[in-house]
Amino acid sequence: MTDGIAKDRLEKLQALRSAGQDPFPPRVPRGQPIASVLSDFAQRTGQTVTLAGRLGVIRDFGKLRFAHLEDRSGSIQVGFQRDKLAAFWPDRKRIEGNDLVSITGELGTTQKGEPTLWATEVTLASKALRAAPEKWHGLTDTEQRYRMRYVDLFANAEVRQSFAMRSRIVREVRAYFDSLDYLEVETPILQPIFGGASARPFITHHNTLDMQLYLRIAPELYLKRLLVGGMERVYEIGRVFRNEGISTRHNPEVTMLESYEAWADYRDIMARVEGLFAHLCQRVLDGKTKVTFREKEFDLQPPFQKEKYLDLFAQQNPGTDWFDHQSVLRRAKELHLKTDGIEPAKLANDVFEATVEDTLQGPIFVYDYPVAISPLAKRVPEDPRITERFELFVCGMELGNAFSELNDPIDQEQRFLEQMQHKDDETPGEVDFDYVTALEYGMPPAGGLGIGIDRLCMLLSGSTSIRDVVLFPLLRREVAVPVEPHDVPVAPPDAPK
RNA sequence: GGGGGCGUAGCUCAGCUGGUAGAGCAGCGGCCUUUUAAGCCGUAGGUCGCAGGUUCGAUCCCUGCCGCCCUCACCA
Repeated sequence: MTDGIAKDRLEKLQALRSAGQDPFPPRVPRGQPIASVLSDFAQRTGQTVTLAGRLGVIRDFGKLRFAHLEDRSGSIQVGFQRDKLAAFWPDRKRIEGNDLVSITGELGTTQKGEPTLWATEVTLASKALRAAPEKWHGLTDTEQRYRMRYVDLFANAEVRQSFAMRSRIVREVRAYFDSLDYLEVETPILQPIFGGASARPFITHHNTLDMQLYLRIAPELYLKRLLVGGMERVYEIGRVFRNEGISTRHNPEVTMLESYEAWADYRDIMARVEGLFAHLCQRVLDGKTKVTFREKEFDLQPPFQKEKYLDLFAQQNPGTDWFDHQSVLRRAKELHLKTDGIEPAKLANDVFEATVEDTLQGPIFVYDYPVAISPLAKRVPEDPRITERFELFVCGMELGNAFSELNDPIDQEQRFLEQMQHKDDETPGEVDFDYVTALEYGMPPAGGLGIGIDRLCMLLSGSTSIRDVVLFPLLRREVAVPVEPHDVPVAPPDAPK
């Protein structure tokens, strides 16, 4: 806060105070959204209105000044004329670009027809002590944009747009499940046993209980307890935390949708997913079904393509048997995959991911996954090695995962115990026996679904990086720079004590 | 963690073969009542990410470190 611009602005702030004006008044005339006067501007010419927002660069003509005023709905030109602002005119330079203001005036046009609010009353709403980024390029430095998202947002309208879209997506996901009579619920984020997915957790501690807790990696096991409890249709949209690497598709905390529906199976859930995408295209993309993502076009119009996991595996790895460890090992080495200490099923799936995932342009449902990599899914009746599970892929990116939920407590317990045999740091430290107990009370057959909301937002908004759909992505801490305190009185000199 | 790229004024960026830095915008002073990336005249503003090294001399070359981006690995 030591640069020259800040000094100039601080001086203006003090000058305002000395003149008895509050640079941060508790309230100002608020008026109406700017868009509301622009939509039928022709009819409004001559009307007096009040608009409030952030001032852009001021174009100064001496006795006439122009600037744009921007609020959440849009922006409009404001004209300041000395003739109409006699009282304000001497103070005009204390209000400058980037300040927040409320302006009352008459709607009209310029000689070139630009809709303009000709100011008759100007009220400073909040003094900006820092200048806005350059008007033409905005803030482009990626690091600055993430660290100072507040600047990114007001400087770059398209960033506001894309987060507005994220908000609409979440709202419409809710609307979709609400319309199907699902209940939205909230389950614990702090969990004594982490489960429901395969990921390394964040570990924390509760002081009073002196108990180690994990930030959840998935809400799954709690939501299915609700099925046992008779809630039949539930969903949760909430944060999950995975202590993994950070990349364009991975943030340590992401927003997950999980839904569970009793008396449904994975075929029904496929239809739900297709219905959800149709709904989102309708309500978020205004009926458009085509999106551009990573320079390719994808049509989200259901029905989606459907292929069996093992068929895709066989196509890309002819001669390799997913269930034969020796043949998988051979193929994995051919692909230069890490094979040491990798459990056979995991390795076979690594081969799948290495050879198949990039080919999945989609939208495509990959279905019938091996049981060894699907510990919570129900087996298909014809083959105990396979489960009723599918994943949704678009552009090689996994968007969702769903299955007919395993409700056989004995099978579930055995699979948990099996997991304990070849435990890694992504496996829970202990079996969630309470979950098994819940199943023993009887869980209806059900279909469950998980969709990564962040990736869904990436797809629908065409964002290449997850950081462009997360308001405050995690970054390393900056080296702390001691801040010099403002040496400025906070009240005018003659204020009562 | 590997590979590649980047870091220069508040913002966006130049800066040649090594000779201690420049523009536009923003700021400040001035002119201008119809501009809209306004214009014109003047002016101020720098730990060239940080720390070493080489050199008579480093924004530039070398090493290490910090941060960001891309990519690979990792990652339901």
